Amino acid sequence: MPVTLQQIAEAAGVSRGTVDRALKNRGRVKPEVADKIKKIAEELGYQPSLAGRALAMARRNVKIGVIQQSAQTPFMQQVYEGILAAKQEAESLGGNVDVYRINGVDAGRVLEIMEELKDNGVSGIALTPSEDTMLKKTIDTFAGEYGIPIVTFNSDVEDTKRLCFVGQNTVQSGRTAAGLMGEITGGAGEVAVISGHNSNPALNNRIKGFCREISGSYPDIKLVKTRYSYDDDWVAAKIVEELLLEHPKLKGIYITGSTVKGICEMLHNLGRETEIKVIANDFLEENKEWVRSGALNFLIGQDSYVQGYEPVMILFKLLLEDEQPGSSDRYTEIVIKNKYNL
Amino acid sequence: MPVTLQQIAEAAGVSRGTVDRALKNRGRVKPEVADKIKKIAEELGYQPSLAGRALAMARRNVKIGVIQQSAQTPFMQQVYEGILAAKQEAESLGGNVDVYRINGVDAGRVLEIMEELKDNGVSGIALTPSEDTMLKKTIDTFAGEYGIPIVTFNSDVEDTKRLCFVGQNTVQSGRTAAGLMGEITGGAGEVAVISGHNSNPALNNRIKGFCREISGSYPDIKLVKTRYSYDDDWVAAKIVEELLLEHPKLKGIYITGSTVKGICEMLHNLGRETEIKVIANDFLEENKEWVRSGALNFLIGQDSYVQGYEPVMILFKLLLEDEQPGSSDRYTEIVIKNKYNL
DNA sequence: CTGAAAGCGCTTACAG
DNA sequence: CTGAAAGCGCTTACAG
Repeated sequence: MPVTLQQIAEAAGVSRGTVDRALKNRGRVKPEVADKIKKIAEELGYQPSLAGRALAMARRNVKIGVIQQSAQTPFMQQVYEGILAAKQEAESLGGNVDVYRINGVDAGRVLEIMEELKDNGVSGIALTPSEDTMLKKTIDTFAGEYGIPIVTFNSDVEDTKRLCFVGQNTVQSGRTAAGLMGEITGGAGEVAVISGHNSNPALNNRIKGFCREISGSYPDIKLVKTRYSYDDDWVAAKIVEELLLEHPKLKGIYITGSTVKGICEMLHNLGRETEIKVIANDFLEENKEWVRSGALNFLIGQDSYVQGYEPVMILFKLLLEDEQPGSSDRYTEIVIKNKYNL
Repeated sequence: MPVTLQQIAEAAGVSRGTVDRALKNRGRVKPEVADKIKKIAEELGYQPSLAGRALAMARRNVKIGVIQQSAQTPFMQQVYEGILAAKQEAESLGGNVDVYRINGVDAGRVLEIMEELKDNGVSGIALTPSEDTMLKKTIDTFAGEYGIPIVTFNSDVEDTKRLCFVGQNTVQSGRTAAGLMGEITGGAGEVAVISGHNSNPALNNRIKGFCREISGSYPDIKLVKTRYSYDDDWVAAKIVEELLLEHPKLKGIYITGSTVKGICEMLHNLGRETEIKVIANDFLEENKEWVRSGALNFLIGQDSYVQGYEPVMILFKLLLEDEQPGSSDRYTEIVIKNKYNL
């Protein structure tokens, strides 16, 4: 039988309102009384009831805004599932979650939505930022002056007052790939990295983590110069063709981003798919298919669901229970999948 | 603004009680009225409020019992964390969770606790079963005659009326290990399996999955006869010593259960730890240390937290929301960890 | 077959 | 500085 506020009130000989004020340090309680109440709550092992609190707070109508960029990509679609689950949970607990999805990257639109949310009295915002000076400034204004906490997810934005970030530690993801590549190539031979855009910070971090770890831990592996597909499957296929001409004994390829298809198809056409070890990122249906078929040896993933779910729940708990997130970085699990645990 | 029962009642021109009865099919509502109400609820997109329901149900005081065997093991300690989190969540939503932990395996004690729980009016029980005829029968009696749903976790018990099982697909775990072993040995050479007790079904399933997959997918790998350490580190070390005498070119070892320490230490002493690939199970602190040191190449894990958290929440949701678990088997994620994503 | 009412545990004006 | 009261959304006897 959990202890209730009422029981504490009776034990302390005061009213529930007073107990509430004392426990929440809201002031307007004589210090001695407050101390006594706190002691009693402690002794009784008081755990506030989420249900009671949520119901009472429903009147305040805590509103949370979510802004997701690049929403059209399959990966962001998975993140969206997590957002929806959190929306559902928060709303069944009396909250209110409004989700805005933007196709492609559009900092201007993000700013517009932020203003709109503010005008509607939003209490907190979760968003996928993009590198943009104005956006950074606005995040600071919201988090600072307006007192509207901001949580970034999927990508982070440095040096701002955002409350916390939920997403992958991309450098570590690259290192994990390096560890796998080192093992499955027997720690020797030529290995190539094929990336997307050379201006994508996340991909560059993966490259960094991968290359550093290979150089450090597998000195007998020779890293071939990194190529960029600019997210074009045709370009990626072309790169593979050239790569194998220049390095006929190539033993492995690490794909930091998309164009898995272009690469795997070309390897298949050249009849090299089983012998060349390939590691890629993200658990998209298409990628999983390549793992099942054997063209891809491993897939490394970020927990997309968590990237959508957590930011909303962090804000909701903060707003409802005043529970601060533990740390300002919430790195999602780096998941390794092969054919058997997909 | 989520829709409430009240709004539906107003729209339908009836009282909240009637709406409730109609939506829950509790009967005692004129069919036409019930249909109308359901239609309105559908149109308005009614989502019941967890907070409201939980609070109202608090009066009924839904009690859930959890019985955990082998509670002294480090793995079960991790499972216990999950149980505690679920207990906390369910209780803050008005439930009541009583946890009983048993050191070692003791079906008799489980039976005693089950009776005790029943006498205390428990509404559902989560337990780690053991192979025992009486226990099986009792599970059926509870689930059938008494109408007390039973969820098994960590291990399952075949052919009973338990509602569902939460735990690892051990065969699949063995296959995942095989996929890794195949890759890191280059798909050729001698590989050994060292297991714990030869009567442990979970370990035997891992062996089965491992051996089948190796035979099927890596024909050039020669599987050496499986040895049993009976969970004794000294015995395990001895096994390694003999194994390397008989098979000096051994390329890999798959450890299905405990005795990681005995095996890794012996490999270290013999100076073979870097060259022989070793894959083991479970993310115990000790095991992680062996991965970091490089003696273990991979660790395969069951999601221990989920094994504790899910059974309680499945019962709680069933009791609170009448939400049936999706399937009768809830296999936890098979997780692969190397040095970098530990 | 249907409705009015009490109550779950909490928060929040409001009155004193 | 403190208390009494209303109300959040739901369920559940109870009365009709």
